[in-house]
Amino acid sequence: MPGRKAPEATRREQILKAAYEVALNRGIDGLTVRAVAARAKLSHGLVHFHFKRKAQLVSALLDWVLATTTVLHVPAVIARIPRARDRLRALLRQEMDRLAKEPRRIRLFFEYWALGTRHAPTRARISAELDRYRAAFRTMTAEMVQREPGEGAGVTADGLAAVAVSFVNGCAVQAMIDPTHFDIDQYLAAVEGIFG
Amino acid sequence: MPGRKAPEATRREQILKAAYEVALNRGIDGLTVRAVAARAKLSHGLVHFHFKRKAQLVSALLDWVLATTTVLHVPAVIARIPRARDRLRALLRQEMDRLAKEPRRIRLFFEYWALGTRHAPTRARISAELDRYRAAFRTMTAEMVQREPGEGAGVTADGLAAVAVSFVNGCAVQAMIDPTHFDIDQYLAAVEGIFG
DNA sequence: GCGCGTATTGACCACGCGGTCAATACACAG
DNA sequence: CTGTGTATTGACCGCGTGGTCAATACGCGC
Repeated sequence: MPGRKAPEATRREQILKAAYEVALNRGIDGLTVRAVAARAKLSHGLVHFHFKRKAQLVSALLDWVLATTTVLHVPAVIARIPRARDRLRALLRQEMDRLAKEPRRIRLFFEYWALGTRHAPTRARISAELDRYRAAFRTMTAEMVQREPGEGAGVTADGLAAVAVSFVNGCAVQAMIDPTHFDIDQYLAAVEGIFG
Repeated sequence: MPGRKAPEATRREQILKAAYEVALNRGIDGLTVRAVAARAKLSHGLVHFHFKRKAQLVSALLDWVLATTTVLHVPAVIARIPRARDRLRALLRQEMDRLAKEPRRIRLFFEYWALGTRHAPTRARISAELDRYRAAFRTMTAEMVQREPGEGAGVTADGLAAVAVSFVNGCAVQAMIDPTHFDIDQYLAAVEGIFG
């Protein structure tokens, strides 16, 4: 029954939500226009009406995934911690907790990542997003290097920030691979055991 | 021109090699029977002759990827290091080096991983392979826990081994994402800066 | 009540895919 | 030289895909 109106924004959101669900269940390859339409209980023609090309749909979904995954929020409780190093550790812990709770979205994020390897625009957007994420850590690591010099030779603020991001990534991957056997406390204790 | 004979094993290897190259360039989704045949300069019918189903081809490629990626080799130089912790560190460094040099194969490995999320048999095989990889670390971490007790509360040999694998994974991902900006020395120094 | 524009549908198209199969070229035993 | 079995080809089928488009139902200003 054509003609049933719905505000443009609403329909787009509805379709995007359906696309997200399909991508979670079937992966990016399984993200077909028809599957999304079926999930949203719409005709595939309508999906093409709101997103002229499939690429636009995939791109819009990437926007959403990035906006909800790689945004670093520093709560006041952490910001108040005096020592930079402790603050960084607390922040890492927060991010581990946050990402470990959403292994499915993380998996989707990595699928986009793999896709980016063969698709320059996607790669550029993910890369830019990770740069911002790293920059958010950098202010903290800069303070660390400044206040605690001589700790390690050749350790720069950039290097520390890169490691922080990489560390979070590693944990996210681990949580994605084996969500049940991932214990954050064990993990942190073991890291200090090896490198402390 | 039909009839040109080649030993069964040779043809299979030739096709698998072509499949690997296609998978590296186009990803697992892009791994089509026809693309593999074209790469190997054969007809697609022949590919179906040697691998009855596409799934068999994909599975055989996974075998090859696992056999060349998640096998831990401990060289004599490292085995001779007296302190378990130093030995573990050296081993981690070796694995970081090794995996950082092959970001493309790592990417393929992760693609299989993502695929395993939706395909139980694949998941089981990857999981079993990682268990073996972790077990190889475990003998070392067990010694560590035994000889250096009281270092950290609640740190078990299993926990340490899991972290070792996760650590290597994190580095592999980092090297895959940004091969040019990944500096192992910086990385290790930064880890000690944060957790030391 | 009447148009007008927008949202919506489903039929339709071309394409590439995985898979099947009869025909055929070759190696080799006799 | 001939027969037999295996390796190889290319035509073919059915399917699901992304995408287009005419037809149409609806909301709304007049």
